Amino acid sequence: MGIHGLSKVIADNAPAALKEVPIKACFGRKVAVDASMSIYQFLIAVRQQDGMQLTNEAGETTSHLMGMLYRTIRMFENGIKPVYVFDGKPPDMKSNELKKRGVKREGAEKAAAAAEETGDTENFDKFSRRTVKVTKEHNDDCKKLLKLMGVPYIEAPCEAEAQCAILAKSGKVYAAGSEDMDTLTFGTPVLMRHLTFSEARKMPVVEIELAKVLEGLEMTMDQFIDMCILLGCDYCDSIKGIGPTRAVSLIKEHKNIETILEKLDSKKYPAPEDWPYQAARELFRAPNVTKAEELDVKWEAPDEEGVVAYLVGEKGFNEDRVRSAIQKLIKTRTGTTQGRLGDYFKPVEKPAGSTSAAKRKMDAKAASGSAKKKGGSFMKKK
DNA sequence: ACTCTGACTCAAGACGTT
DNA sequence: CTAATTGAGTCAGAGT
DNA sequence: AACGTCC
Repeated sequence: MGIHGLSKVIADNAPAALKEVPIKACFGRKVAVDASMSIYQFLIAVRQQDGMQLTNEAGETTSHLMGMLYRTIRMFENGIKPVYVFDGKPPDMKSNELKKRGVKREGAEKAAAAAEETGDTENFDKFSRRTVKVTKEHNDDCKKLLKLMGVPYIEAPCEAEAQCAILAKSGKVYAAGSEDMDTLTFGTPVLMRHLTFSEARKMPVVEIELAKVLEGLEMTMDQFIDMCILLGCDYCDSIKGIGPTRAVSLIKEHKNIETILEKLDSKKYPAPEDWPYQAARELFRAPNVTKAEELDVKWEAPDEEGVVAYLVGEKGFNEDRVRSAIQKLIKTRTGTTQGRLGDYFKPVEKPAGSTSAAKRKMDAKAASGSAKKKGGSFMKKK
């Protein structure tokens, strides 16, 4: 669920933090993208008339490869260099939430099966989209494709959004490219929204700058995190009767959840029983991520024959289409060699209070010269 | 009058040709 | 048994 | 821009 209503809170209280950016101005940007989320969207959206996903002759789904291939190339054509971040194990705190979602999906699965039986394509289409899950195979397919395309990816130990935030914080990338607002709660200095369908549709890219969010809300990062917990996050319940308006004013007045619990009338607004807000807070402050210094993020030359062998040979793609797509990739790649605009970006000033990782900050500049680090390729780490 | 809940809805990609 | 979106929007109804 | 198609 991300953070419930956070985008509206920001729009209302810190409008200066939102900036519409023409896609052209994004040229040269490196961006961290949540791969599992992208795959999920492709599996839902890339379908044919009857509501079935695209498949090869063996019946293996190809919708996600389709989407990943063309979207990635489109980004490159705009000078945007993505690094994909794959989810690891969800934190234990999320299991309650996930269980609830599982129950919902069972209902949708039954409904989809029933609709398929009776040939009700309309309802089959509707319900089958709610039964989509991203499997290990989907993830592995995409990793294989990305590797062949020369596009880096990272396997996060836990939440991809948290890993994206760390990459942006460290300066390895300019921003996290996501629709998920809790990337901000994880501390990304810049969040780029509507990045994916900005060119295809007429929607502009929207950049959200964390420092300006805090400025507009008049909060420290720690206060912001507590506010996000009050708004409602994936890790624990929130206090009934406290919505966006009261959450903002309570944090402004009392500064943290402990004080709010002291001062708040617990008859009117009882806190959830055994409320693990402190553990949730800790997940946001110090999420389980791989340190940016340990990650080598490099864009390499695509292996055209490898991509053709995989997509055409194994997955039944049209060879002409694939080759011309790869040609686009090669062309834009040689054109942009070292993205320029991104290098002028200065990391946003670090908000007060955060516990870990205070030292790096200057490595955005420092990293440009040196490129050694561990093992040859970009993946690794788990 | 304002605020919040909860139940509900919807939409979700990209290419190439026309 | 290896998967568990999300955001945005509307509405009525109730609590403050 | 709309549309059929991609696999």
